[in-house]
Amino acid sequence: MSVESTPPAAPSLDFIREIIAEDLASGACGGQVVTRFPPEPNGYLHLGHAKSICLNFGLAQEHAPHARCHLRFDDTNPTKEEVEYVESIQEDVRWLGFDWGTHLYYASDYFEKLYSFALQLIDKGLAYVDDQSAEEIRQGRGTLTSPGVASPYRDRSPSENRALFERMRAGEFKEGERVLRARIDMGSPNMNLRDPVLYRVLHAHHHRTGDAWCLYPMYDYAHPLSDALEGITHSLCTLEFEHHRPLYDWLIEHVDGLPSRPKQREFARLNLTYTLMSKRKLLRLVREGLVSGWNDPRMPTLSGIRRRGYPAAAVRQFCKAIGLTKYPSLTELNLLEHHVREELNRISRRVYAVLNPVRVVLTNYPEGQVEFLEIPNNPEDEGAGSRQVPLSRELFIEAEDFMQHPVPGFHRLVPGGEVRLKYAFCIICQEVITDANGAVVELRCTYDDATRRGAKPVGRPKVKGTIHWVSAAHALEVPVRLYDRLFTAEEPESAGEQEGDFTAALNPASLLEVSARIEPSIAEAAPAAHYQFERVGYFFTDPQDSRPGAPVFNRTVTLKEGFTIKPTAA
RNA sequence: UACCCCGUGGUGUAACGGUAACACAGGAGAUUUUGGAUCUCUUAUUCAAGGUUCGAAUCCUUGCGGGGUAGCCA
Repeated sequence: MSVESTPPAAPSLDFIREIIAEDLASGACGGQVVTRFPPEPNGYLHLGHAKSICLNFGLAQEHAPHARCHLRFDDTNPTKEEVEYVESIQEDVRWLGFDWGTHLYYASDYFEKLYSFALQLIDKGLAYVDDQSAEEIRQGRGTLTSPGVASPYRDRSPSENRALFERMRAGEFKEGERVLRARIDMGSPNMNLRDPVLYRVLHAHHHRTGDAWCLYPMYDYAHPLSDALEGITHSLCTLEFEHHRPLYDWLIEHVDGLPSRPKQREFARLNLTYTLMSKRKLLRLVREGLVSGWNDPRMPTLSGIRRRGYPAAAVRQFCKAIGLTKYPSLTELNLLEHHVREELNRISRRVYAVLNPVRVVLTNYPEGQVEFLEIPNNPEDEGAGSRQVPLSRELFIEAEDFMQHPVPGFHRLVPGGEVRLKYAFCIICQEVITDANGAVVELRCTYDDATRRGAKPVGRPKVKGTIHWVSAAHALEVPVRLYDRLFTAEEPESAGEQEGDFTAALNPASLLEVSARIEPSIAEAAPAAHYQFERVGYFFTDPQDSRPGAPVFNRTVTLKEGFTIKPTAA
């Protein structure tokens, strides 16, 4: 017996998912959801692509088993594309956690079909070969406020066009001598409809088709037809293609014999504060050596953030959190960092590392004695187990954990004051030794055996601070790279407005290399492992530069900071 | 200044003609062997003006603001 129950609160759908739900309900897409992620292999994928990947592959997962997502390389411009990029793109999509199964395609696979479709348009009088130069075509196109004028070649006969187009394919023309144009409307307020170029001659070697072609289709022509050939139901792209949609539809409408009629929809691209999301500009950072490469941990590329230690799950969560709209938003970096910390807090082993050491001598601790303390690996995760950490008479603590002249609110070590060494005992600073310049070089302290194991003897003032430490004799020295945001400006693209150069906003302190004193258990660290340096931040063993027994650490993100010493205003 | 798209707390989103809510960020407190985490509480929102309606963030008009578009790039 079925009982009428209150309908479960429908999860709110974004506008794309709403459209898909409607299409599914009306049967407009044949009960299937087929999407595609169509990068051009001309660079590395970045966080903006992650948004698109999560959308397209996510949709396929949500509608399984009546759905799939294709990975298609939009390789119609051989002058910019390389196999290096097609390989990195596949690696990045997989890393993000998605799988295209057998559905790997290349627009270049369709060159022959696309060519025959062009012949068809020519025969219908819907396309013509234009002999004008690029400059003449540009002039003829008109401007945003004035209509274009027809090319003198616009009314060539289909047979003449066909013969010319065949000769273009045969290699009889130099680059720029002839193009194929759609015959639409030179007076259209939409520039894309003013007889857009469909094919151009390019005597270039293609990374897949080699020298088989010297005639290459334009994106606007190849994309809708490739979508149709693959049976894509929903072709999702970013807002700047909005004005291309009428052309997309025009081609689907006028080419006969297409197996499906895909629909293009547009959403806003991702913008993030303190970074760039333009392949062209990222390429410039790489080319000019402003970063170490596409996978520099400061880069917003997927290979960069992966090397920095951002977990794929955090990126997926972030993509879910930012939503999907047509509003050209600017998302705060700290939302991404929030998801990174949330994930890392769950999975990271804790470890003690001192980045900026000050020597502490425990004057009442027996010389030569070493003890091992059992310390949990992750208090958030019982199953993570524990480790033995050596403790001895001489230690290092963080220089920032001691203040000779403390400011109000400082809870850590001060002259004559007491602080807890985490998982060890409390110490009192008895003497401060400084060098000739007054810099603190050593703290002579006494420890209190009654405060072991977190004990708080009654009747004593409360110890507010707990700090991390390492045994001086046992600590390892490891290279640590402290990464910070690449740019100092929220919107680096508009920051260098005067000079018109985003490099003006580069953060000079985006990378600081230091040598850290770290507990010896770290010698076993695997490459590509996440750690939390307690009270400092999350760190990742660099997959490229770490060696067995000799890890190199990248700071993924700092811990959220509570107390900060405010610079005292004069 | 032609056409298209978009305007909801500081930021990003939800509310689909019927009580403006969630997350991040900010603030306060509790708790804590990480000034982390966790848990409470809290500050703050419909671009503007008209109109339709019993009722408008939602529909209409105008204005204002933001974004996009004039590659033989994608």
